[in-house]
Amino acid sequence: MATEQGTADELARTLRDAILRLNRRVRQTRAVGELTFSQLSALTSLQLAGALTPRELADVERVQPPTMTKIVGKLEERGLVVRTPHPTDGRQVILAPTEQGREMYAQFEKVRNEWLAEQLAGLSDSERDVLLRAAQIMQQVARA
Amino acid sequence: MATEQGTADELARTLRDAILRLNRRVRQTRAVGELTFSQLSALTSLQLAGALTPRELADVERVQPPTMTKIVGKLEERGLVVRTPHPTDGRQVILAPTEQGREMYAQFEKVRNEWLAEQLAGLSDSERDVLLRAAQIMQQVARA
DNA sequence: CACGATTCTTAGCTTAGCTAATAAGCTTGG
DNA sequence: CCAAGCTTATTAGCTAAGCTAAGAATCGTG
Repeated sequence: MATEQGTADELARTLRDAILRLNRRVRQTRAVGELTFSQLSALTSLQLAGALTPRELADVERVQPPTMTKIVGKLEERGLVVRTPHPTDGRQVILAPTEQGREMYAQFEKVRNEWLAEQLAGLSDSERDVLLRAAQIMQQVARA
Repeated sequence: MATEQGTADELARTLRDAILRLNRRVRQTRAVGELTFSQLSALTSLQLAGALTPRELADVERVQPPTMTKIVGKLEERGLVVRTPHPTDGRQVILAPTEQGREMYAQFEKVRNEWLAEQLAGLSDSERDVLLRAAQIMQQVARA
């Protein structure tokens, strides 16, 4: 429909701009030594799932397998994740957070969240509600 | 307030996740030869403003000056932007889109928008409304 | 059991972003 | 009026994120 398409076009522009800028802004809040955005996201997914293969994790994170190899490599270097052989399938590998990974996760995640949470705390209830609903819609769109 | 802080924390997590994934997803829609996300955004800002110095453009884009030097370099290579000396201040440079830049902008922008616009067109009016309002709030937060 | 498919990794590339350092030009205080 | 200090832009050099192509190992199946 012409109207809906027009609105959708406009909205797409605005939304792209908004997520580009907010992404940049949030990334800037990372202190040296902290986990990056992508590393933290991968670790989060592993925490939630308990354990995943690289392929599964790549799918969840919407990234190609070689990209995930790199990200997991960084996490492994820091002792936050372990690779163990798959019990029956020799090709596969099981990725799981270590005890240290679980511990560090909580604190890193908190620090990483701080700046944005502060900004959001300064908004009104209804603004936060809009953001929450929008976030859910965006996650759903990203899955498509 | 405890409640607001709690909600803000939760929301911050969800929102970070949503923009990370949507950003990745949208970036994936780029065909080879097209302008990147960042290049397109810089070109857009130049179009809107007419002309800007690198410093001004970097500020608008929320990026450090050397980063902008690179992005503008790519645009200049492709003949989409010109650098001209500042009339009175010898240190500064004026960046402006070329005629070709203005022409290509429209078409690239359209293509780049397509995938997301399609997804958004499939949503309901009220969902689009939520996203629009959220985008405005996010832009405002990103400015902080 | 050989061949095709799957899984993971390696290699090699581009882009995005940063800080530190440089070069040039501007501005101002003595 | 000029030296000292600020501002602007760029360069150099780094890390990280992402991709594709290609490899090695393993699995499953005809």
